[in-house]
Amino acid sequence: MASISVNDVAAAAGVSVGTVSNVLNRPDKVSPGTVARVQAVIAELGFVRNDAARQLRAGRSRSLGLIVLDVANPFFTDLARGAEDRAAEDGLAVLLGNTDDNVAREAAYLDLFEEQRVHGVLISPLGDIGERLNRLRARGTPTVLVDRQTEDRSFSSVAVDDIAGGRLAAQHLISLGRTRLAFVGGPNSIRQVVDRLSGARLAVAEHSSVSLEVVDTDALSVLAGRAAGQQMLVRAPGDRPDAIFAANDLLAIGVLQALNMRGDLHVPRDIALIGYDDIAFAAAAVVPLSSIRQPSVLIGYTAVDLLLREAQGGDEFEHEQIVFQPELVIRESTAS
Amino acid sequence: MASISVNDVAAAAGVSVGTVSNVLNRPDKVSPGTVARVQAVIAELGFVRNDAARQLRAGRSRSLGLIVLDVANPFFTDLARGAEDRAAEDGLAVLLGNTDDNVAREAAYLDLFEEQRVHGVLISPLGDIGERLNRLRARGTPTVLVDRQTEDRSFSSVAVDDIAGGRLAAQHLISLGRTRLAFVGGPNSIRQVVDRLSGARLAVAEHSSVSLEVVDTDALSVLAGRAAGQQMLVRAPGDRPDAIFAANDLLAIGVLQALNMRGDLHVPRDIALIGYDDIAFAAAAVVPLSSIRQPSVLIGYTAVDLLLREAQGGDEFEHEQIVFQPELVIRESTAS
DNA sequence: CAGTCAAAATGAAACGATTCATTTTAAGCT
DNA sequence: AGCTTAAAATGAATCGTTTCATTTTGACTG
Repeated sequence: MASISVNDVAAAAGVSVGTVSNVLNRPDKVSPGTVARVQAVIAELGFVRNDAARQLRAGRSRSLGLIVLDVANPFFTDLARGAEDRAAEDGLAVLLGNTDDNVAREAAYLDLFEEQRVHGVLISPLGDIGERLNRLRARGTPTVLVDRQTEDRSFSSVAVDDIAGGRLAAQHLISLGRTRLAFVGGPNSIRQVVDRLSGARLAVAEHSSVSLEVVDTDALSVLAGRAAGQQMLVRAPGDRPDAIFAANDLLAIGVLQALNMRGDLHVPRDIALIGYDDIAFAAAAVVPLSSIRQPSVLIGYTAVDLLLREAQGGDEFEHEQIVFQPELVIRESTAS
Repeated sequence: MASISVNDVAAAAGVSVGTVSNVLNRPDKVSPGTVARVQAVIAELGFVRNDAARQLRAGRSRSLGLIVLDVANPFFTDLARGAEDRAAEDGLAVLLGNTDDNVAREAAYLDLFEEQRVHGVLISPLGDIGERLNRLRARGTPTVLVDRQTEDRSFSSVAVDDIAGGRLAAQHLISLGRTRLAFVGGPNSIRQVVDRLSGARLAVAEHSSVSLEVVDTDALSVLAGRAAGQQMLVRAPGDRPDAIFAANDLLAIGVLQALNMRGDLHVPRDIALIGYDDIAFAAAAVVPLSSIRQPSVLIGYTAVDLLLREAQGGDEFEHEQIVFQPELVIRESTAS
C-alpha cells in the first residue's frame, strides 16, 4: 500500500501542494474554507507527515541527542527528565543514548546523532572527543557538556563541583571522628570519580591523623559495590577502614548489602558510609544512606536551556559554564 | 557553511555519485582502488551521511519506538536495556518515550513515531489505542504490546501473567498466617494494577477468614507509596492491616519509609510487606523487600525479537502471545 | 468600468542518498 | 585483431516536504 503524500491530499482536495503545506504550517495564510476542506481530506485519507522529508528540507532534525553514562542510574534518569521537560517546551524530542562507560558506544552514538543532524547534543563525555565535538559544531550543531566542566572554556557546560562534593563527604566523615577512610570507586576513566576522590584527598590532607585508602571498582553499579564490600569483609577487623565514601549511591548500596551480610558488623557503628547523588532509593536503604545531593532534574533542564540559547546565538555566542554546588545530606549511615 | 554531500565527494574523487553510494553500501561491487580513493576523500572532507535523505528514500527509519509508563522505574529501564540489546544486533536504534501514565503523552509519542516512520513500535498501552495501532499496521509498521496481553489475539505481545503474580503474592502473605490484607496501588487505568489486584482477590477468596482492603494511589511511585503508608499510620492499631501487597516495588519502598518513621511499628512483625518487579533496590531496602520477580531484560529482548520476526513475516504473520510466569522472591519483609 | 492592491493559490526547484537500467572498461580466449 | 563476458562505473529518476517567485482572484475605489 503506497503511503499518502501531500500530493495525494492536494489532488483529493483540488488544491496545490503548496497550499497543503501552508495549511499544515501557516494556516493563517490560507482562506478558512480551504483550510477546512484540506483538513477534512487529511483526516479522511489518514495522511501523516513524513518527518524524513521535512528534515531533509529543513537541514536538521527536531531532536536533541543526550548521551549519558548509565540509564539505570536514577541520577541520569532524573537528569533526562529535566532535559525532556525543557526540550518539550520548544517542541523538541530527546534521543537518549547510553554508553555504559564504553568509549566505542559513545562514538557510535555520536555517529548516529551526527547522521541524524540532531538539533544539538548534550553529553557527559568519556573519551577524548574534543575533535568530534568541534566537527559537530562546525556543522552548526551546538553542544553542551553535562556534569563536566571544560578546562578551556571552549564549550558551554552545566556541572556540579565534584571536588567540593568529595571534600564535603570526607570532611563529614572526619568530623565524626573517623580516621581510617576508604574511597570506593572507579574506573578512573570517569572524571566524576577522579574529582570526588581529589576532593576527599583535599579534606584528608588537612588532618595529619587521617588516612585515605582507595578501593578500585570497575563500574559504578550496585554489583561492583557489593564486590568491594565483600573485599573489606575478608580483611582482619583492625585492618578495615572505619568510614567509607562511595563514588555514587549505587556503589554505596552495594557496599551496604555486603557489609550487612555479616551480622557482627554495624553501619555506622563500625563503619560509617556515605554515597553520592542522593538518589530516591538512598533514603530507603537498609540503613538510610547519607549522600551528597546534586540538583539532577535542574541540571538537565538548565543544560537544554543553555543549548537552545547557544543555538540561537550563533557562532558568536559566549560559551557559558554553569556550576552548581552540591549539598550534604546526613542520614543514619553516618549518625554519630 | 554548506554541508558536504555525496555530490561533493563524487566530484572531489572524480567518480559518479552512484559509485560513492556503492562504496558506502556495497564496497565489494567497487574496485579496491576506487574504494580507497573515495574513502580517502570522505575522510578528508569530513563527509557524514544524511540520515534524513536515506530514510526518505528507504521509506522507513532504522529506529524502533518504545513507549513505557515510567523511565524512572528500574523495571522499565531494564526492559529498555533488553530491547536495545536485541535491536543493536540488527543495527537498529531504540527511541524511548515516557508517558508518565498520561494518555495525551502517549498519543503525542505515537504521533511522533508515526511521522518518523519508525521500523516498529513496542508499547505498554494505556488508553484505548487499538485503532491507532491498526493504522500503524496498515502502513506496514509492526507493533508488539509489552507487559500486556490482548484479548483478541490481533496483536503480538510479550507479557507476564500478572494475575498469577498477584495471586502468588497474596497466597504468600496468607501462608504467613496474616488475615487482614491490604492492596496498595493505582490508578485503575493501569492494567497491571488491576490484574495484580484480581490475582490477590482470587487467593483471598479461597480463605473465608481473610479480608482484603484496597488503598488507592494516584501513581506507582515512591512518593505515592509514602502517602499511602502515612495514611495507615494515622489509623488505630487494631484497624490496620497485618500485611500489605504493593502493586510495585517503588510503592512498597514508599510504604516502608512511612511505616519506619514510627519506631513502634515493625516490618514484618506488625505488618508484612511484599512488592512487585524485584528491582535491584528491593534487596537493599531498609527491610529487604520480598517481591514478585519478572524477567525484565528478557521481556524487552523478546519483544524486539518478536517485532523483527513480525516485520519479516509480513501481513500473513501469525501473531504470537508470549507469557512469562512470575516468581516469588522471599526476603526479610515477609519473614515469619 | 477600468484600475489598484492585498490576499490566496500555484507549481517548479531544492534538500541528499539510493537505485537500476545502461554504458564503459578491461580481461580472457581463439 | 576480433569477439565475448564479467566487472566497474555512470547518471537520471525517485522519495515527500517546504519554499518562494509568480500568477490568479476578487474586493474596493474613483
